[in-house]
Amino acid sequence: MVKEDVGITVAKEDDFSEWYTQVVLKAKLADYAPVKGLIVLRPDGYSIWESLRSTFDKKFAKNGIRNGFLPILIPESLLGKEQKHFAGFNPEVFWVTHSGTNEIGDRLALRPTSETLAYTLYSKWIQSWRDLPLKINFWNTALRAEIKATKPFLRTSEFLWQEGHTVHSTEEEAESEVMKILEIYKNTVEEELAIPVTTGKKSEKEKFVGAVYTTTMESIMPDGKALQMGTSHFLGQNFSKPFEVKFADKDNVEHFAWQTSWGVSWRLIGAMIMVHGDNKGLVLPPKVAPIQVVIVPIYKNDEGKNIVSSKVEDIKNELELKEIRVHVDDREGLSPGYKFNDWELKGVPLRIEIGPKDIEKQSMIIAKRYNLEKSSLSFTEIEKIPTILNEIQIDMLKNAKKQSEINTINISNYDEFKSKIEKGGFFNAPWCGELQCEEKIKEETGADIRVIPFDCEDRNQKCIYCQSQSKIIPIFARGY
RNA sequence: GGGAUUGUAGUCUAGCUUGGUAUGAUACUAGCCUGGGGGGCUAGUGGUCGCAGGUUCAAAUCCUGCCAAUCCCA
Repeated sequence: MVKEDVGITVAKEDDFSEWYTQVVLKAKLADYAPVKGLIVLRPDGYSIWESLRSTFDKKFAKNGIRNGFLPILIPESLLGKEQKHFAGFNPEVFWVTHSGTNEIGDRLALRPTSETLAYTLYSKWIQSWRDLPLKINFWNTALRAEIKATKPFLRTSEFLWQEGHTVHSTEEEAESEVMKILEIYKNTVEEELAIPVTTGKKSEKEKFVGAVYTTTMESIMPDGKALQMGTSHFLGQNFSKPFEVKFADKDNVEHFAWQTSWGVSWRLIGAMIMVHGDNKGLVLPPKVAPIQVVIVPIYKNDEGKNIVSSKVEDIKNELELKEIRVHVDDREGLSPGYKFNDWELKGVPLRIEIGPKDIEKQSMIIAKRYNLEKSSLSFTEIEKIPTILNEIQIDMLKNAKKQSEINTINISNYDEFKSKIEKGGFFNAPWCGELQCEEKIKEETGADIRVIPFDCEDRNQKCIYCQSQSKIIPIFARGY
């Protein structure tokens, strides 16, 4: 067989978009569904999502958040209750208009997000300050019609996510919740997926429709485009008023509650693929890898097979005792070389090769996926493998940070900005704070304000567009 | 929203201009030989040619509509 036809057939640096799609399909993370814009998750892809979910669940639980479940259909009358919110989502809502052959009077939306539904229920559940804070998270899917430019994990009409909805008696407490969640998001993405993120606020133009303000975390992808990795919104009383989420305070005076909502989606998986993958395929951070260590036994005949297999079994058991997810590739009739390439395509972080030569030397070959380095490890050093996996995890984040720093540029000259934006990257550029400049920049360069980092006030510079006094230095970039 | 390209076995593909029931590779199954970076030989299995209409004695091929994918522009 021609080597080039089996694995990934384009280079990441030559055709990023095609490379990405091939990795998703060939590493068997996902496949296309028969309906436009929808994908199917295969076990390796879903396993990564489950891993993230379990990490988030632990962190949410520590923060007093519990899980619930909401139905997928929302009547139009409810969805339209907060006007701005509704207008923002309306173009991408799927509607259920019939039950069987009968037309439904109040059409039903397939949830684009659940604020309106959740808060209708919340208003029933909350009467007193004793009922607060109310903090519930929902693992479900959201549906938003994507007519064009669909991409597995990044832009699909239905996506897996979690949406958290909390209610508080004071503004301060709600705002602090927004920040706590953003912090959980940031450290989970950095520690589990080894992707560095920049946190801050969205501009007025880019914030969640219906929110007072939106906090966000953004990452830079290898093609220079920015990807929104998760958002945490302060809703103020924008929803509690129309939905009458009210409580009687200690002094028995009725108040509208203060609310937050926040979410991350399987987009995070897309980011992980883009940031870490290479020309051999997927590269998984050990913490989320369905298989962390794969063992490829090598032998020539039955005698060799027996000797090698029993050692392989020992090592497998030892690693499993250390809670490592290990798999032995004992498929017959495939050459070791084929198996090496196959597991590299699937991104398994560490591979162990054991053959007769290794048995003789009482050692094995270990190969790290992320840098393709091979080395020898004595049988007596097996207990080092968990440490090696941790080091890989840390190195992957370090490398990703380096990449991200290289692509972050301070800039104050608009012409220079216009030419450099073509190659992509994060641009720290001074801004006067006026919507007009933001819109002009978007129009002329395709870049928008991705995130306004915390503590980025600076009044000593000139707006990159209009040259008037700057207020802040946001990050501009072209986005997904 | 506008435009372009594409759809044939699990995958890639020939055939389409000039209509006659589909080519090759790979994968898969069985057996033997192999085995430290995508092995070899032999024999097999697998297709309503994206879907629906139309033209025709006859459609993968020509026409229309739809579905899906990819890319470019807004």
